[in-house]
Amino acid sequence: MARTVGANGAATAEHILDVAERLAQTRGFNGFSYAHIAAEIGITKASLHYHFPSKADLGRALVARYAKNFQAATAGILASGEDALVKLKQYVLVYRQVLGADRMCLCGMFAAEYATLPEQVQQELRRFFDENERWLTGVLEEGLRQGALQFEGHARDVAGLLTGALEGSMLLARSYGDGTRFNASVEQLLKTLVPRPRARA
Amino acid sequence: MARTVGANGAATAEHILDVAERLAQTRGFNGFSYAHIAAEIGITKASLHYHFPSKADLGRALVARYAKNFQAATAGILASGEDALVKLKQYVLVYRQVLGADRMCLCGMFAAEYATLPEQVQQELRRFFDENERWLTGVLEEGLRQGALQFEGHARDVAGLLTGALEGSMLLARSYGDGTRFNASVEQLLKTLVPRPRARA
DNA sequence: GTCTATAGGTGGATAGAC
DNA sequence: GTCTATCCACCTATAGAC
Repeated sequence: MARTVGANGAATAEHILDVAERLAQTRGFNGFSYAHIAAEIGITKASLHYHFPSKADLGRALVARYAKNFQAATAGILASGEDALVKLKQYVLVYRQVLGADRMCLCGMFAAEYATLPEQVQQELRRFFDENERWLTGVLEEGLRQGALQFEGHARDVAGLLTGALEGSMLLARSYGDGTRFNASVEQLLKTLVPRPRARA
Repeated sequence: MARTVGANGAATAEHILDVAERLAQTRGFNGFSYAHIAAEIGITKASLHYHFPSKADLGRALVARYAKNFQAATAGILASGEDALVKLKQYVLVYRQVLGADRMCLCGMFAAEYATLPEQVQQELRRFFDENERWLTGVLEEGLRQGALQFEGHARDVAGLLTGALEGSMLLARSYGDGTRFNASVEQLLKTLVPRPRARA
């Protein structure tokens, strides 16, 4: 609002975020610069500073937009009305698509660099994970009630495990350039949530 | 060998690695510099370059030493003769101690920055994860044979899930400055590997 | 909104004296 | 092995013209 001036005032800012997002997801917050973005867009560094005065501003905007889009996706899944296991698989698919573009989850990436991030970015980051685990906890509890899922212990702890496992599996799969690693880990994890007696192999 | 000259020739190099390791584990490869290390040790940047000519050399040495120490730990666990579940818990404890020092696993950290790493460091990194999953796979297969563990599917896939989940859980726990998050996720995961019928909650 | 120009700092790295 | 001195590339950020 404050800065959206002309007809396409926001368009450039979005373009900047698009490029910066990809760089951040592949190289990390400390692995890209205004110069990288400028070169790719065909604009000067000074112009970037007009849209995002400091890199902290840019980082905060990146996480905020990423979280907003993620939340839109999870809201859509919730509205699908499918059973909890299907919802979970759709949720995993969101991560899988990010990995398919040879990117790491923006927030998992930033979590690694957490200690070096501007405070505003750190706060925005935690909001993302809080929101995700809140959503997952809801789906897990629903699944338990419905009988669509099975697990011991608190739904919140399972949600934490899911988040950690998804982020970690992405991290490793990307290092190996092998998305099937991610698939295998996720399938292994989802097996444990499927409601049937599994005393033996 | 090549560079160990005087009586304490290797001592300084080790000291450098100690400081660099901590910086790398908390700030990432792109989050620390020769200047940081120099200031902390009380030596000049130029002297650091004597021991590690390029940052790529330093990075490779960091991962190599970290992997060596990790392997010594896993070898010790293997030699303990405990059953597979206990071995697994001891393995988790190695990660937990790293987190307890407010550090991320060096290799998980570098995995995030993978795309920006010198090639030699990338190679060394994959060797670490390969070795870890090889070890885990062995313990998992042993546990299945002994009846000390239970899981469906291939041991290698479970090993991949464990590695990913451990790294990811560390990543998130450190962002929250809350080691109990890690504990909760790991306990939740280990539950699924304990050999008793778990059809219901 | 975008540009040129530049400031002020830090990055990794080298030469050469001691 | 460690130092001083220095190089040059790159970083984030700002001033001011258009």
